[in-house]
Amino acid sequence: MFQVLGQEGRARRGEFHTVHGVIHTPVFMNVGTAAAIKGAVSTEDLEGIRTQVELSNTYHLHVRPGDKVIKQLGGLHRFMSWDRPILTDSGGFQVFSLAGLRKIKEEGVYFNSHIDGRKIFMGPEESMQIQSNLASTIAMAFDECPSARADRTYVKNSVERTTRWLARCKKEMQRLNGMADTINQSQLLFAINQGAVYPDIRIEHAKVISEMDLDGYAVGGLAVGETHEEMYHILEETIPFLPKDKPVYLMGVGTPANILEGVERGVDFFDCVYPTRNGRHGHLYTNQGKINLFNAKYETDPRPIEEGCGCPACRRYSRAYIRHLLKAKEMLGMRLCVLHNLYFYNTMMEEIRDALARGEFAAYKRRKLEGMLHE
RNA sequence: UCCUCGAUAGCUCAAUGGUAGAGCACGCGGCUGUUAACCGCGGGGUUGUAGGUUCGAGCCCUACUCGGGGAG
Repeated sequence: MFQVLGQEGRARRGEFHTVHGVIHTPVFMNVGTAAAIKGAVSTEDLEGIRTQVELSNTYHLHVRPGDKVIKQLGGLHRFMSWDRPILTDSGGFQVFSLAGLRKIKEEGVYFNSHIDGRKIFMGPEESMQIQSNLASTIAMAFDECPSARADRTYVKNSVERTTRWLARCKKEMQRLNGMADTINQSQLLFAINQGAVYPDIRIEHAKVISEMDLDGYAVGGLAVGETHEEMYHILEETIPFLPKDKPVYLMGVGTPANILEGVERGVDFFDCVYPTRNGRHGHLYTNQGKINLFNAKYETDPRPIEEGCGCPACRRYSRAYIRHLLKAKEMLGMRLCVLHNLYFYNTMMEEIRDALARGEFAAYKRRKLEGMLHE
């Protein structure tokens, strides 16, 4: 159940109640594709940096270790020892990102495993079955994510197929939630809006899926090659046609600036690999913009990554030390950087919620963006 | 003392007598529902020294210097 607590323009603050606890929105979900936040980050660490939701991936966990293994171990929550909400992506994005290793048909998608090349079939029913076995809090509908440069005809056909897939997803999820041996019989299902950069296709699709009554609505297929302006425009055009009483999730986005712009346009959920991947690559988020700790100018810098930051890296360690760890390929270096970046994102979302509660989001956003000039 | 192998980028090494390269290191950049601790770009050289042969030498010849291995 989603409760909107307050609005400022289209930006809104809310609570999403699930069997694994309340999610305070706007929220940034921390990406742990293979049931782990890359960079040696434990679920205990996540509790320490106030992560609300962890995101994992249907396709990756199906390939390894196998969703049946995870079901046997009591589901993803028990398997990875995390009792707060988990959202599983459906494998739809892999249809896009593993291009070359797959073939799309009406019944579903044929993949070649990126691990061992073995042939895998995944359609709407398979994706729901796998996610039901994983027993995540929120399952995502199985969709196709067309390229931002795909032509209009392709996108239109693709979106229509995604709608048909959504109906199959919903039906299968209802069946699975009613089965006695299902671990999470309250598993939620989010729909995914597609349509590349064509507002009319986006709007038409938003209207159709809104009538299908899902637990939440995602906007997918953005930040895949189009400009930021195109992405913001699509959000402005599309979100008004999604149900007001359901959470809106902008998939795979993004930079701190993208998130601020998204919140302003009515987005409640975000996720992105940036804080984790950039952390592993030594790129750190600060309120003064992004810094690259590999740069020589930090070799003797005694300051923390960010002055006044309460994260596990900044509380004890200098830029110079963490740079050394990164250069020496010591695992601790990546770990500290990932923790800092996730803490930065989680903290920014708290600040956004606080600002919304005070009705000062617009001012907060302006201040934050001015600070991060070099992001 | 003799024999032998070697000496090329910061390091480890490539280069039928015909425009000296790679990996690592160093410097910088990119990454948006993770095939990504990844990918890309860049600066770097009197080829140990001195001669010789040749149209042309990192490469062939001579001497020397330094280093590895062996013999005595």
